[in-house]
Amino acid sequence: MSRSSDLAALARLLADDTRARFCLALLDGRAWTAGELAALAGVSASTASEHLGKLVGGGLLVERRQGRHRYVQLAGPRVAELLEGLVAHPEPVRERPVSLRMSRVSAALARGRTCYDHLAGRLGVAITDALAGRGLLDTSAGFALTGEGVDWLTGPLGVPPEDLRSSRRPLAKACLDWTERRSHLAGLAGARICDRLLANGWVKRVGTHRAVAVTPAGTEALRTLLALDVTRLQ
Amino acid sequence: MSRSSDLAALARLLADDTRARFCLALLDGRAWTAGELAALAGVSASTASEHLGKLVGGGLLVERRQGRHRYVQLAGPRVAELLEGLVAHPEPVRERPVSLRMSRVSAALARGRTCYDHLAGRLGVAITDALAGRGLLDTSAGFALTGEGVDWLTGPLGVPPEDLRSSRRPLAKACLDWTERRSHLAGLAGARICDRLLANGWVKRVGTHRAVAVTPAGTEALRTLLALDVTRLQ
DNA sequence: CCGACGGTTCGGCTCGCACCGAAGAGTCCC
DNA sequence: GGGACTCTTCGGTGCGAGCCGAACCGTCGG
Repeated sequence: MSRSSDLAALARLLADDTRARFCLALLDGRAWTAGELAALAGVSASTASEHLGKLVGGGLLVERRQGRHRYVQLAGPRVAELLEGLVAHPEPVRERPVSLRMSRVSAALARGRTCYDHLAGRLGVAITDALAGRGLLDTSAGFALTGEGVDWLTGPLGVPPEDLRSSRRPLAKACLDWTERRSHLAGLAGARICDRLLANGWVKRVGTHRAVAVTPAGTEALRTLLALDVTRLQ
Repeated sequence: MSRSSDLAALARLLADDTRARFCLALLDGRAWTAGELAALAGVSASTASEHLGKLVGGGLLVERRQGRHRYVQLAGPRVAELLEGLVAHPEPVRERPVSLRMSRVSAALARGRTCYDHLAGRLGVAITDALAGRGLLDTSAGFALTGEGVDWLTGPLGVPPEDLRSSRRPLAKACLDWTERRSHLAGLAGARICDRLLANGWVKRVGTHRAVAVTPAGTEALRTLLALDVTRLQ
């Protein structure tokens, strides 16, 4: 509430092209006069004065009056880091990633099979989280497995290496879990993990639906393999 | 130019209170539907839809259509860090911070620069210090030049005596140096010293602005004239 | 004291944009 | 297929904010 208006107020300081120009110029760490900044940005002295008033008032700049000059400077290294972080923000990709947009047919197919061969729900998310420290990368483009992750699958978990080779299916894929509202691991790796847990009797199906439950043996195995305590999943 | 408009465009995404609310809610890492966010922010579904279009288009969020729902999520951990950095921005302090850490570039400015028409920064202060034993008095009322000091200017430094006569401008004056937090020599004498050093090629301007650097010839000259080793200023 | 200069304040103009409601498209469930 | 639901698109409205020029103030130098 108040935090959101704070965030918006701070962002509003940088949302103007002229003020953004000022701040980028000041990123060199030096102090500039109001007139220099006005000339740089191509605005009148009065406009620059108003902008500087806002930037100083918002804590992004500090000022120092000396004689008839008004020197301004970035308020500190934190502000510089903030600006650099914003400037470094990558351009959004023009075309939408394929995995995010499904055709009608594949959507229907996804609906029927969603989470069918891999684990979902709190258990799926918890396993995904536990894997995040063991070779599963959560990138903005989706999930990816490192060599360490593959070694974990073929080693401790015991997935035959040839089962991880597939002509077309991606190894790791993010699947949005709509009870948890977070992504869980899908793709070939997700399916193989589910295979192993079922085959080892660590997880078994409940009833005719897709619900699964962790067995006592599975609880122990997950604690050993992933330091995951499934009894705390509620 | 293009970087400043990029920065402004990105900041503009967060400059609206409603969009800021969305982003803060999404900071929990989960995926939210458009309707949930609309209700949270207290705006209509149509308004929320437009906002989400901008946030996704700007690369801050990624979306995932599932059925009739539109799930959105922060685009990645980098975006989350960016947001946290912004909300962590401290309220502007009324009084100026005691010391500002400087970037590499501002360090150059701290080393030497001109202030109006005289030298400032570490170089200006060092020259002032060196002159203190050669006819510059540092009194409680400010700086003053003795006859010895005037002789040094017109003799070894080579300032034409008539250039030291001015109807009203004080010969020696103290100017507070904002990087060194000490006074350096200003006034007519300070200006003439700066003139000579520039004219002799002992100091030259760096870039288009006020930063200056001592040349090799200047290093030698200052050692001879003032027993000042400028290589130790850094 | 005067002129030059840097910066500020103020009135007024214009344009962008956040907002809504209504209509429409797509999806789900019965 | 029908009805409920979610989201999107599209006019239309009103407020906020950036911009300028003119007048003004304080400082500097002669």
